[in-house]
Amino acid sequence: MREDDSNWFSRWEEQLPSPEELMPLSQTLITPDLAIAFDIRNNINNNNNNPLNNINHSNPQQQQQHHQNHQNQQQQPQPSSLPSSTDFADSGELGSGTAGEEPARTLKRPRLVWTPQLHKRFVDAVAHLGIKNAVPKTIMQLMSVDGLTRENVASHLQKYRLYLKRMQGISSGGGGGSGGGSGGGNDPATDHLFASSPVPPHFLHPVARPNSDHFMPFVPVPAIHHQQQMAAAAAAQYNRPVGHFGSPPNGHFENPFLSRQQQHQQQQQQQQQHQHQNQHQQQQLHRIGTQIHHSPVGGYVEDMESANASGGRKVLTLFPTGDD
DNA sequence: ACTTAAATAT
DNA sequence: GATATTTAAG
Repeated sequence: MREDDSNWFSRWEEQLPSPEELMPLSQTLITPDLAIAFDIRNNINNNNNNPLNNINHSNPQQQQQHHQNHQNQQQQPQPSSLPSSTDFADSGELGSGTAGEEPARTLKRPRLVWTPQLHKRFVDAVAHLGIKNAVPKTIMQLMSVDGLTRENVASHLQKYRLYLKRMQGISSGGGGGSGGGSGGGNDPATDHLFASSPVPPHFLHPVARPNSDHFMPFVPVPAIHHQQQMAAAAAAQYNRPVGHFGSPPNGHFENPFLSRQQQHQQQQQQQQQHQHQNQHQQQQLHRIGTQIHHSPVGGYVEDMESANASGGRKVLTLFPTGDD
């Protein structure tokens, strides 16, 4: 026994497989399917299919495209060219994935881009809820934007609070103190998005009266009934990225972001109890504008697409999954 | 489930 | 390099 031990110990190396026999490190030990199923990605930033709703993918089609030139309509508004609704037509493969792989079951959703419209809705939601109740979950629900997650909202809320804080500081000025701040003045430069929609007054100064501030024009957008068309269309193909941002800080764009339409009204909402001021609710779909930002230059475009089709994980538009 | 902080992508 | 968004941690 002892002999053996010393022997194998001295020769242990001989039994090792040769480098050629080893599986390359670069090769994944996980099959693509598994990877997909478990949401494992080799590269965190590429390959995102557009599984869900309306979010864009950053660079889904080809990794080689380092310079993603906007193929079809870019930021340049071309009235005569294409209506925003018909644009998703020519791109060959839709977001089904990288090179036609498995359906996106559980994929990481593409980065959400907060467009002015989206932010607007966000602000409205917060305004209606009141800062007190304005927590990610409720905000998200109120926004009713398909594809929007709680974390998306939470994250944005965080930033927004910071923004408000800064605003307060400079606006009020007095007080106390903390002067610090980066430079006086609210240079929208850093707050492009936030500047795009007016900050409700009561945001800055806490109102003494708790619930009398919810009288703003918020349109819940109950829903539409004909989104089947769009869903189908989207299902067929969706992908229109891009845009840029540097647009006028004050300019309000009317953009389509999709708000989720619940056909069966709200069954889970609890905060909408007092929301009886529905004016004329237009039956228009709002789509979340999500685009990828590649181009450093300004200009932004929003695209519309929906993805509650196959592969999408959440389809609330047509088929209430009951999760919300 | 909310907030805050760090990581990462753009 | 800075910023926007995501991911992790308290």
